[in-house]
Amino acid sequence: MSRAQRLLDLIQVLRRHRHPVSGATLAEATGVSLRTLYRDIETLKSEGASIDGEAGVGYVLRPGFMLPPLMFSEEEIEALVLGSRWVHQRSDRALADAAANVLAKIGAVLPKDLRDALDDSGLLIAPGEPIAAGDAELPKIRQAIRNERKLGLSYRDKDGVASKRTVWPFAVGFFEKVRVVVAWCELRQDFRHFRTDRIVTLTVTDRRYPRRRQAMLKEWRERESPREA
Amino acid sequence: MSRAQRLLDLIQVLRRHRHPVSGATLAEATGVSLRTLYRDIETLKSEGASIDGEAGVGYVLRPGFMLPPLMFSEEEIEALVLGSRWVHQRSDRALADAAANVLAKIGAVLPKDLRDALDDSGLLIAPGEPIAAGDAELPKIRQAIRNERKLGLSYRDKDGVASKRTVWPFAVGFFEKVRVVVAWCELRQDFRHFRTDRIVTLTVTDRRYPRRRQAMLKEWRERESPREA
DNA sequence: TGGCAGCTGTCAGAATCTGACAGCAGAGAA
DNA sequence: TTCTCTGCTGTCAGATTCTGACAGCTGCCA
Repeated sequence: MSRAQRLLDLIQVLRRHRHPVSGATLAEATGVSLRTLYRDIETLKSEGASIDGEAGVGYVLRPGFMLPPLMFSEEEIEALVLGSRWVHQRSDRALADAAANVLAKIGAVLPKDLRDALDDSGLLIAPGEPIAAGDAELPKIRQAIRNERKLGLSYRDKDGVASKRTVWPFAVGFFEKVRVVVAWCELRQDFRHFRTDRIVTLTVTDRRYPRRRQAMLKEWRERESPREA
Repeated sequence: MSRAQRLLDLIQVLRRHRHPVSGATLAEATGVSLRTLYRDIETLKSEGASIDGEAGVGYVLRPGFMLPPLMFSEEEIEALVLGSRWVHQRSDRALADAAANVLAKIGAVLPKDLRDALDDSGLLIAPGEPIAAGDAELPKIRQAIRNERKLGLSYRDKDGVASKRTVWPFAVGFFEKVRVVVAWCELRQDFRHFRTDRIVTLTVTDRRYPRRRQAMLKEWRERESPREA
């Protein structure tokens, strides 16, 4: 196996473990000596992988992906840039920054002329109507979805009626002017959606909800669109 | 210099030449023997680079970028996926396909669990209002922009008045419901924008326009927004 | 204090990469 | 046709890099 392949493997092994893994374990998993493993970790770090090592504990990979060398066509790059620009312009602050980072990271590894081509791709996202609220909540909601945590909501529906819910969020829908959290509602015992601009308060709990979000997403997709709140 | 670095260099050298380059030239540019160059080309091809070689002619790299190994955080991946989905849903067919390809390419190099994570990222683009026409024209327009070619338009403005123009297109603006070509209009001797749904006929000429599109974009940005047609 | 685990230096042997040389194949020019 | 250019492949010895073994350091925690 080539060294490059082994390094990629190492990333995957690290990814499978949420808890710290000792170098010895990793060395065995990738079939090399401990000394070589340390060298591999060093190489990955120098390539930008965020691996934390602590004496007496082990290694942890900060969540994320490592992509091997990849070739994109001109059109694919245009799609990538246009998409990132849309996110940059039409999403909440944290995601917008992430989108900018993606372009910056890609730009950083390209020679100057290609970096310019990224900036100058003639596809522009026009400023749209402002998006109704939710900028502060969205990162929290995304985090809750990623970690499958229950969410406490106090909500005001379209008629102004207030209610308190505990919901299991598994998706966010981006509409032109509003964003909608799709979740299982414990109160209604059914799927419901919640416009972020009608959320009055929101708390991410540390209680995990009992289903896989992928499964809920799948089930939800197979049904008719749920009603609001 | 490491081999990986040299391979990346080779891509850049190839990129700088629009016309075929002989292996001997490339070998000299990267500082290796011809035999090693052939090996390098082989490696790049096996990594997915689209390099065409023809006996008696030389090598050409099909337009596109090669990205070295790159690490993205969880949030950056979410931004990437969301952006690609937006393009997939709200752009013309060709770009939509390119966006799908981007996700497929990234997915292809990831282990299955990560591929699922791509599909299941809980961020969804809601279907919006249909976009006014222009699906057939957009790929042609983008091509004209990339190659800096003059465009022949027959256009009907908002009052229904028809006209024929020759324009120098350098950008496309994506609004919620319409798309707008931004160009220098030979008739008006000024910047003008044209809604794609009001374009009656369109021809991409093979005549190159005399300015750099980056420069025009820059100049246009520094001005007030131009009027329609 | 001892044990664990990350981390570094060194060196010889294993594995890989490289250049030189030889030769074939296809395309276009003379 | 024949010649030339250039892509492409095989082989092999020498250069380069990678690897494992060993020794030893540091910081943390029981």
